[in-house]
Amino acid sequence: MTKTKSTLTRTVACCSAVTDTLPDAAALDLARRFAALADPVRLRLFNLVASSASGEVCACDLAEPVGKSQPTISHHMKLLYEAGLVRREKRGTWVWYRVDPDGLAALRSAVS
Amino acid sequence: MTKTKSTLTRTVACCSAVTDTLPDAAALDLARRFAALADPVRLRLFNLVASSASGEVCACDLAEPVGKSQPTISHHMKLLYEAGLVRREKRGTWVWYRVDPDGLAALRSAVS
DNA sequence: CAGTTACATCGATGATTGTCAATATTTATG
DNA sequence: CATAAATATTGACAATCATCGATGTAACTG
Repeated sequence: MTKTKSTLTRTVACCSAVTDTLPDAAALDLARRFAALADPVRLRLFNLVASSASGEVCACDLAEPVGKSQPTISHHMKLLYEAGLVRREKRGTWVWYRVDPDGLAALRSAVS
Repeated sequence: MTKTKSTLTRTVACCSAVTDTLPDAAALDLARRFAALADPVRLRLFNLVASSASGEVCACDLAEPVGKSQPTISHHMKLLYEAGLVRREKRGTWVWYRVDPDGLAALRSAVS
């Protein structure tokens, strides 16, 4: 669409047709998932969960490797959880995290 | 690692071993790539470029579909470019964008 | 019940970000 | 060189975010 040159010396449009897939709501939803991994601390936290041999990690083991305070870790894990990237399970006083395969799949399909 | 219960009634550690791959520098780098897609407007812009039939899109065609001002588009495209997700080529007065396959591959491998 | 431990929430603060109007820069055209 | 068009940069502002100390809450222990 858009600007064809007004003179006849240039009939070429500057642009090919622009198809707009990705409705606004979908963009917002996807953006929130990407935003969950758009912070180095959260990326490392997610990596800790994802690369755990047992498939799960206790929240009590997350603060030390990333060097942040407990409230900060709690905040970041909440974002990862709300983005659908991790699942949480409370066992006694502890909270265990594991990767949410559906959330990861959503990201994977977005970059394919 | 970490807190075994001090009494002997509970010898179970709260946590399995936590392996910390993903060095800080790599986390920062990857986070910047994710951040590039962590905004709904940029996500739609990238989608416009990625789903173009000809493989490239003129900057002049980006403002209208996403409904933002020209400086805003320019700013977002710069971020996508600096994140290594799109390539740019200036032809005359126009700037053409196409997907940078390497940047996309980096993201793809991060979620696999 | 009193004490302790793990995690969540609150409130505050400094930093980053998305946005646009105004202006500068680059390129082409007479 | 003067003008016009496309894009980039600047400056400002409101909004969001990452962080932490302090405090709240839930679950276990004796």
